[in-house]
Amino acid sequence: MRHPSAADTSRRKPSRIALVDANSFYVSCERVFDPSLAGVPTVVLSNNDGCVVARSNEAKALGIPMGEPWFKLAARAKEWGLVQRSSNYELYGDLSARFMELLGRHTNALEVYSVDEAFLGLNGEPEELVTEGQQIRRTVLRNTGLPVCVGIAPTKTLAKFANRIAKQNPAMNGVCNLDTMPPAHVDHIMSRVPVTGIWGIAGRLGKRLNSMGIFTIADLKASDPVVMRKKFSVLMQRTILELNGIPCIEIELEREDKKQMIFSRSFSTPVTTIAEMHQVLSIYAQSAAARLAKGEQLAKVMNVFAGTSHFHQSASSFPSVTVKLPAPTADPVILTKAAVGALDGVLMEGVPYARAGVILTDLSPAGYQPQFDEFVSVHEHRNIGDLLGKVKGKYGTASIGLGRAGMLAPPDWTMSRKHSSPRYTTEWAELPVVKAS
DNA sequence: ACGAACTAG
DNA sequence: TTTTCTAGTTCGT
Repeated sequence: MRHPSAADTSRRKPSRIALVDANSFYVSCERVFDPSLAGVPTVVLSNNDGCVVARSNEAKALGIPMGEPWFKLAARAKEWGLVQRSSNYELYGDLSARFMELLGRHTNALEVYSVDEAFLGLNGEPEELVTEGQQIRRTVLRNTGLPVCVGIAPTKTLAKFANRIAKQNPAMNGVCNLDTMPPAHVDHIMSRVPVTGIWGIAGRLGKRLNSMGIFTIADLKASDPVVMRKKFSVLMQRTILELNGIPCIEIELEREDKKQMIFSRSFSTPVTTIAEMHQVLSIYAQSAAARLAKGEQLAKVMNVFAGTSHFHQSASSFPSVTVKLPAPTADPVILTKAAVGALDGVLMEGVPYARAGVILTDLSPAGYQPQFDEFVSVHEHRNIGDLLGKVKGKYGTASIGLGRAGMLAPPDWTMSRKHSSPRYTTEWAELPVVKAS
């Protein structure tokens, strides 16, 4: 089932880079299993159904901005025919993995850049690569139901730009290879797109560039990379060189180990008691520990934070404490104890906390400990049981549980998702049902 | 060295 | 009444 071009990329460094990006990824995932959403203005909401994190093209056309809180849209949703879905990250993660697996069949140089996009190293003549881009689109659409666009160019920065062109011009059928476009035409487009439209340039850098008379991508491309390196940084120099077709940013095949791990959530309803905050932090620390273990990493430093809503000035409070752990660890009991202890005496009874989180830093690989494995686990199990009892005694039986064992019923601050689609692909009980008539 | 701000998706 | 999450980098002190 390998595509012929896969053989090409194994020999030498690929000469071209494709950026494959799913269109309105979360909305498209929802549409895969609910075709009635096709053509309907649809948004996907953040945790707690707070604000818009993904918009269909129809929703964008209604002028709905990214990040808009749902409560501002709810009143007009009916007249617009606007439909909302809660975010269903299990579904999106599963479709993402299938999507990436399909892309891997087209290249030996795949960089999974985010949940909905990837860079592929490719070789071939310009028109062949357009054909390959179309094949990628067809394969992904047929096997996952996801619509994607493909941008092809000599550098990552230009591939991103090409993808943008493909997305914005339906006539291109979702594929844009910069090499097949007349250079004057590319320059013309670049002279009309603000410099913040390029990868890595946002508000702050944009303002500084504007003040130097650099307003468009074309302006930046024409600037002197050496001078700009001195005024900004080597990253700016690389961006300029990449805009000129000189590759500076390599495809990263191996995911490097994470340097920090954050587990943070907003509450559906404020948490006002210290006892409940202890319960929150216990659960968050265990989630963090589980993730750490999954990545086979240990943490040396923990930061624990809580915060009130930014939208209520009264009684605003953002406590944050960093503690050094006695030794690098992924042990859920040690991490739970540390998380609860860190904010001990810092949290205030009666303050309406809106969110909390645990940040683990100074991460290191877990490594092996083969020789005394049995002794270590026996010892650790004893320790866990011991501490588990202590924590439960102090904070109640629901305050801690390995797995979900300790939770009798979800507390009322847990995330609310009122409009979630089923976990079609990851729960047997929620498999989609197809009827033939 | 550290926390705040910025960037990206 | 209602406003994401994660991971990285850069900047200011």
